[in-house]
Amino acid sequence: MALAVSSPTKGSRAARTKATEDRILTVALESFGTKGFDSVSLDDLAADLGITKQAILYHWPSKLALLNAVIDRAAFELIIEFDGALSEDGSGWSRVESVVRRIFRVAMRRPELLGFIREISRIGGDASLRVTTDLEPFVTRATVYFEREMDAGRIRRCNPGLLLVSAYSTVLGAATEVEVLRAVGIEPTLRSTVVRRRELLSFLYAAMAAPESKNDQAPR
Amino acid sequence: MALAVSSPTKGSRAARTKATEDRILTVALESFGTKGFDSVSLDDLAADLGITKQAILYHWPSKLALLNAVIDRAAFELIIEFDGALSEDGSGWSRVESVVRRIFRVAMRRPELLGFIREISRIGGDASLRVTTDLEPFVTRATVYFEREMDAGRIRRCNPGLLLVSAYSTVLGAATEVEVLRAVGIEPTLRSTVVRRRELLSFLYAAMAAPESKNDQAPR
DNA sequence: GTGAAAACTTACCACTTGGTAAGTAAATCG
DNA sequence: CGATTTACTTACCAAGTGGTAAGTTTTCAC
Repeated sequence: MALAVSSPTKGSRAARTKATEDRILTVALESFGTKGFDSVSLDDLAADLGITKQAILYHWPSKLALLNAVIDRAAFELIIEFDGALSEDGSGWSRVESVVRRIFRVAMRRPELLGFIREISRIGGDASLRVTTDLEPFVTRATVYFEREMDAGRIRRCNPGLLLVSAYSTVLGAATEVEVLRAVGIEPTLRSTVVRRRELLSFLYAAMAAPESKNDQAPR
Repeated sequence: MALAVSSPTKGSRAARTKATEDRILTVALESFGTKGFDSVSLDDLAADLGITKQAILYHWPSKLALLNAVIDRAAFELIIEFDGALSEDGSGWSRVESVVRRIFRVAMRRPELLGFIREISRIGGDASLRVTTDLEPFVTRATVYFEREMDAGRIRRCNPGLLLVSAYSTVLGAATEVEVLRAVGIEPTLRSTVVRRRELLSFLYAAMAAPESKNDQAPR
């Protein structure tokens, strides 16, 4: 665990502080996202980090305060990952495709990030309110994009919010629902992932593209 | 909490035992499904039930043994709920539609059931192996059904397992991902649920139905 | 009816939990 | 340099955790 996080042995004090908080947030995000918030104690976190629990409580006054910080971090990273795809070149389907590819990449390389969002949704209350607020600008951008594509006749006309949720949970499910995949006889190997992504893209294309499509190209 | 579970004041001893275990499983399923396994202590459960923690440990030797029992119960109830839909009358799309409607109904009326399956998937290990095993017969039936529909040209040809996962996570997402829905401006009221289900059905129809469809009727 | 098994409860325990208080070595500032 | 702030650690605690041991009452077999 806790690899690729620089050791706190150089730089100014302020820089070192920031580096420590960064390490804690990174490890906390990974643990909360994979094991769940309640399943990870501050002692567990501290042990992973090679520090004491009280060091964590020095930077944040309580475990809940830490959770909020992790939420902000997760939302920030999610936006970084996905928002770029919305600004990329290409129109209509090819842009959607690039978003899906990106989600897949994130789901493969950093499953804890998407797992964490789901975990937060389940916790509910202040936590999910916070993640909602954090992600609001991105959601707005995506919705506006969808509406424009619908106006242009490249995406089937429908409720853009629901389309977003459908696409989101479809991709998230296919990317992260490892146990379910296993249940239907799909081993989550790297090779099968490529196949899965292609199949999913054509699933989404069929669902989203406008009937008499003006898209540049259908997926193969 | 814990409503509609009969009080243990009559019947034979064996019947009373079974009734008690039933009550415990019901409350445990609800709590584990909504709050998560680790977030619910045996004391919490016992308090909800109006018994002592040791009464639970009398029926199952440990919390993990209880979890396994809850898994079996959840899988059983899921199969009861969904398997019937696969046997219903109607062919092609109308059958898929009835399954989706049923999932929606379950997601609305018993969110803890689907939440629990998701929770188990996250726990991983023996637990998810068990749920996989429990659900295997149903998955097989669904897969066989999909394949037959593809052969008949009523459903777009693709990997049936992945189609199942895609449909599963799409429906599950739209039905349970309340916070995400809220994030995109969809309040989960009862009225909006009807709209959401209709939109989702047309999303799925577009994704699943064969291009030149031989289906009895397209969804409205 | 009587002995035994079943279905509990009360009492208890070692361990973990989030969190506080007090101390300490190092960096920063005057 | 000396005082103070920063970034921690060691020591500790009350509450809660899953689980054991030993009763106690009710039901059942005979």
